[in-house]
Amino acid sequence: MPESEASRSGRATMDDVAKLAGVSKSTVSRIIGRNVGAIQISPRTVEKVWEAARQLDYQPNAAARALGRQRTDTIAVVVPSGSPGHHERRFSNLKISEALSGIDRATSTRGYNVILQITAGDPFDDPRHRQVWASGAVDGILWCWEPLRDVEQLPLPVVAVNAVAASAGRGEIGVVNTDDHPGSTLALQHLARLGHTRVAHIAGPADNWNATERRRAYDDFCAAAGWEPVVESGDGFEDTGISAIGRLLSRDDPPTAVFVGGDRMAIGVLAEARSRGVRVPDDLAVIGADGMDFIRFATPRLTTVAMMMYEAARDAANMLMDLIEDRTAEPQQRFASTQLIVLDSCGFRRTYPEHPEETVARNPEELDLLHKRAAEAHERG
Amino acid sequence: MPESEASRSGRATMDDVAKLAGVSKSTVSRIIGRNVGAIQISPRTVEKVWEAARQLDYQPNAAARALGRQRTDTIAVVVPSGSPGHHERRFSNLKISEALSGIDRATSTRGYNVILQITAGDPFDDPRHRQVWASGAVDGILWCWEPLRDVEQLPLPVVAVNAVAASAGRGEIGVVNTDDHPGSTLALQHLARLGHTRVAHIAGPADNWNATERRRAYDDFCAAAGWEPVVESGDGFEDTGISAIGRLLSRDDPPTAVFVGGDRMAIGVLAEARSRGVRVPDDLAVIGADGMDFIRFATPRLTTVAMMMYEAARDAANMLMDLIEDRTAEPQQRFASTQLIVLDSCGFRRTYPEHPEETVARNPEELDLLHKRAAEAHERG
DNA sequence: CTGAAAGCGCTTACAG
DNA sequence: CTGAAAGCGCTTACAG
Repeated sequence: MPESEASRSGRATMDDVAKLAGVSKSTVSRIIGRNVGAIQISPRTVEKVWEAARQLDYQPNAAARALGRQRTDTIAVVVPSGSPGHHERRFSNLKISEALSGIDRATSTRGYNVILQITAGDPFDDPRHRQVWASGAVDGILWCWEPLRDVEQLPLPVVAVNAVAASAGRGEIGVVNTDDHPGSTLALQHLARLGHTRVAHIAGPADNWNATERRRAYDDFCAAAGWEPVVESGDGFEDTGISAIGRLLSRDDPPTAVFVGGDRMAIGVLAEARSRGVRVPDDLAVIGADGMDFIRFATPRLTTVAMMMYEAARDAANMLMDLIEDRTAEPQQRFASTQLIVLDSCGFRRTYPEHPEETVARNPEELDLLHKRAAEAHERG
Repeated sequence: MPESEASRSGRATMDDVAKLAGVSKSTVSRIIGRNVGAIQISPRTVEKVWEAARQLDYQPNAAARALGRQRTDTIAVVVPSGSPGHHERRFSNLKISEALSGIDRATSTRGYNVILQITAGDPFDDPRHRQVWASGAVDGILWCWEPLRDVEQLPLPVVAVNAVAASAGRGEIGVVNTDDHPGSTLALQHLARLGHTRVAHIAGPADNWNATERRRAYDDFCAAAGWEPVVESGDGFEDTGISAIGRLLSRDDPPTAVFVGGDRMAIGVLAEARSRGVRVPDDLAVIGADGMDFIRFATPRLTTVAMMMYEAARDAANMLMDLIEDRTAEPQQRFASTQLIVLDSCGFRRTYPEHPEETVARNPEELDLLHKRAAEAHERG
């Protein structure tokens, strides 16, 4: 073994590998780093170099590589932290875990690392985040849930996930949003199929992409179906679900069903209905939106429109890496799919008790099929 | 402005700043980078340099800085991904979000970045993770939930959070675990106070630190209180909670209370009790462990021992940064606190209806006080 | 208090 | 197919 093997840091360097293999640093770089000019190298040399690298347990230094290539194979992922109050220590949006899994799936497949940037408030207000973006520490930014302000000024490719609609498509940035409008329509069709005509809506915060799309779908559906729109507003959390359903149930003509623009508010609705002696789904059908894990822990289990954040985030990450690797690629605007998860809070299974435990419908056709099959089974049984 | 301002990457470099300020690169480095020898610099020079940096919107290059300092101010955070089956797309342990928040709190305060490494299975099996550890891309590793195998061989400081007990304290690594034993004892004392003597336990997986500590606490408490220990086992998820409570309720002498070693299993217990017509808390008191967000969405709201993962993870991150900044510092073994969250599934509030909505007890003294005050209020009312 | 110079460990035109 | 050399943009002893 060459004497210089263990350099100051205790780890082998590319020079050590070159000496042991009897070749130049350039050659080692071409082989190990899969770098420029690596196409034509004699098999013998390749062999020798890998053998030397193995012997020395060589690992290329990330900083030196980044400095030489002007690339880090790392992206920044900006996600919101918890909201104020007693939630401050948790992610406010439980779908973030799902998004992170999707991002990890995409990045780990393509050999990228992820720097996690959790932000309370405006990400631009955090000098440390700006430093990461401007220091060359990352090759691109995945911008999750945050409003899009100024992102297009950044000297890096940016792709946004579930960003506020108003700003989408302004600059040269990609956007992947969940498709809440058609998803919500599916939910409303489900209620219509079950015979409801007095359906209210509890809307989430107006500055949120998902919430506004859900409300828009409700308004559109009412107009098309000839329903009278009845909307109460909430902030996305349990308490406002409780107060909103309270107001709805106190009306002279209380709704027979409610489409709640968020699963956490729907949990509040279930609790308040229970404490008022209103039976769900018998007296009131409740359908949520989000697709949080805990819908299956609610009583009754909550039927909901699930946003496929895993897919959305995975696709967004892939788009970002495409932009990084090919600067001529066009940023795109895409939508991730949604699906209706049919559980117990709308009475579908009461009508069709033979139906399997949990079923999903991803589009009007599947919903159609679902209701047809259930009806057939009902007649047979 | 100097002609070289916009170097190839379009961004100002340290050289540009030096020229504009009329000083040497060394000086700029000492001032901007807060580097060696920065103590004695004339105020005028400092002023000039910052002004030039501001004018050029200068941001030091991260890779170059890392290469020069042999430090990245970045840590790797290793967390488990979802388990197999339909949970594969989510973090299996919802406490991970809480841990990430705690880590972010500590690292962002001290100017560190976080590289997120989500792993399915053994982190050592992922060559990309090993590469991050060995390439100098990070200064240390925060090892969350994973078994500790081989971590001490890594050439970096490592701190583990809620790692399996067996391996803890072997090498030169720090460990911060949640203090499940005393926490669980608190839960059992709560049940004892409420008059229960036939208390069963549903244990989580034996290869999990939290689960084994909870079971140990149960065994110890039974021995001390003279209770007959009755243990059923589960895997931590809802289904096994359902089957375990089924077996317990089918006994000739069914328990009047059950300490469930995990909130998700406890949800299964609540569901199964309901479907069997067993009223909670009247016929059966149920107490969970973990402190998941969704305990407040359950019916009845689940009383539980919450593990303070935010604190645990924050402390662990701080310990790791201490080790990085002072290689002579000793890795330590610490515990993060737990607290009993008293909600509705044990009947405490049925006995003492005047009591506030949600209360916590962090230690035996507080639990004592809780019960005493509740009793007094009860007598007065 | 400040500067010139070597060094960190790679990558990549440019020759050959 | 391979090597010598310049360059990436910082940091830091070493002089002065």
